[in-house]
Amino acid sequence: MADGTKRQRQARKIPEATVARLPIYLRSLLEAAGDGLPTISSERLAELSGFNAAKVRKDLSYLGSYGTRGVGYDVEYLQFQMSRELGLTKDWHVVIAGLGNLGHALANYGGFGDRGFPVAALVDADPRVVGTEINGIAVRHVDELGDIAAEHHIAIGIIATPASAAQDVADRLIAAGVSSILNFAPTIVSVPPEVSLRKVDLAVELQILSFYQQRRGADARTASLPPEPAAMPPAG
Amino acid sequence: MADGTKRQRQARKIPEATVARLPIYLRSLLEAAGDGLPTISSERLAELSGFNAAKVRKDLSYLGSYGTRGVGYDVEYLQFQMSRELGLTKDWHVVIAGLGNLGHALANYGGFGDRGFPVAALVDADPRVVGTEINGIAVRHVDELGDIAAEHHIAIGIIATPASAAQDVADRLIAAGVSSILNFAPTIVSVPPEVSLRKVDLAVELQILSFYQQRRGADARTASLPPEPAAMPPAG
DNA sequence: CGCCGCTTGTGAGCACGTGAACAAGCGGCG
DNA sequence: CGCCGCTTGTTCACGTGCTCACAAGCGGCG
Repeated sequence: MADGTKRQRQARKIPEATVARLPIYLRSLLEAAGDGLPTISSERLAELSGFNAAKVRKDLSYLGSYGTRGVGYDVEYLQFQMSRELGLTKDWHVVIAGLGNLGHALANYGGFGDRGFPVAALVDADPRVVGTEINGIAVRHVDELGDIAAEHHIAIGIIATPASAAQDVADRLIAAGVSSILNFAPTIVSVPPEVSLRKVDLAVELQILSFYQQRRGADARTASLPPEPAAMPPAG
Repeated sequence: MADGTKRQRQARKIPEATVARLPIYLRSLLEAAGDGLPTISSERLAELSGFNAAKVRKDLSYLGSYGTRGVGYDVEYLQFQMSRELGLTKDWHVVIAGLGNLGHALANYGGFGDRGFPVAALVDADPRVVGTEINGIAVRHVDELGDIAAEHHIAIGIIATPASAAQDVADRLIAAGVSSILNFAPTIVSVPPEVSLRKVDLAVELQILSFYQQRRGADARTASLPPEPAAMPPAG
């Protein structure tokens, strides 16, 4: 690269599809580091992460030229650069809203804190849940979200409420200054463009699997009853 | 309209991106049906599902010409056709492998059975967990997977084990005849091409959010005040 | 019975993501 | 000190997915 001043610039635009793969690469690098490897080739990294080598190289090139031709990528250094790019050099405090089955499990799940996303607060609207303690954290009322966000520098909100409450909770989170939301509720949540929103719907995942299973010719052994594919005219 | 060989629904190849949206449309249709609407336009359906009208129309066109110009789509009929295409006219029995925090929550989560995916069996490798009962279902040992799958016509396996056990469990599931797998373990799982695999990694989702939060100019020393809206986040 | 407004279904153009192929460049070896 | 094997970074071609725009077609109305 001839222009030297561009190095510090974060102006590179990284494609969304690549961003979604970076955490996988990072996880694979951790694995490689655990095995004590000093460097790793794109091909090996592709194996570990489940993609192909060309894609790996192209993705990594968006971060910068951190590899050495003929050798590979320095595991520790690439790990550091990728963590920095992903914003993982600091902890992001998380609030979980809604403590039904799923929210409860998420609150108990240690995997978040381990990976740099400590659960700093829990909120719910149900007075029977407010005041209880989960994994050492007291559940507070959702009305206190503003105070809670200020106290704990909350960056990310996780919505694990029923669908009917999701939009309201999202609005409250945003009002409290939260600008990244992970939505587990099975409903559409609208947010202003400056807020990042990702959604995870477990039932949707199963339905997608169901589609492909259906297509695989699942009429082999009729488990319960043979589905008659009726062909009616629309709105007869 | 000269119909000819129009009944060839299996021959249509539906793009993967469209398949991933079908469950969302279906959910939106349920909502519309709940409101008592007899028909729905692509524009209204787009609002409910969070996409745009053109995409909705093109997606629905892959299922067939089920709309009426000048009127819209018959809600009930489209709902039926879409359910059939997604294979939701029958129940798909699910086994959950691994009953730590997440698996436990999934087993207690009623949302699966409600949407046509009853949890038929639970397995774990830990002898302290085997024999306990969750939500009325006894936990059996993972070694019994073959018998269990035969007994219950298991179609879908959910992996909620630690990462280290995921591949082994996947292999056992496949050996038992399961051909659709939903993997929650934070690791790569390899499956033969005739098996469908989808993965959900909660920490990865948070890391993706972290990336965009980082990019938004997160010199978050001034966290009490709302941050300046910088452009370029992905919403949706 | 013909016209008109409304909505679908689809074809074309465009943006994005993917995969293959290859020149550039680094380290090691004789 | 020059050659050679190895791996990156990049370029190019392709396929997929998305958006736009509009003709086709349906129902209602005068």
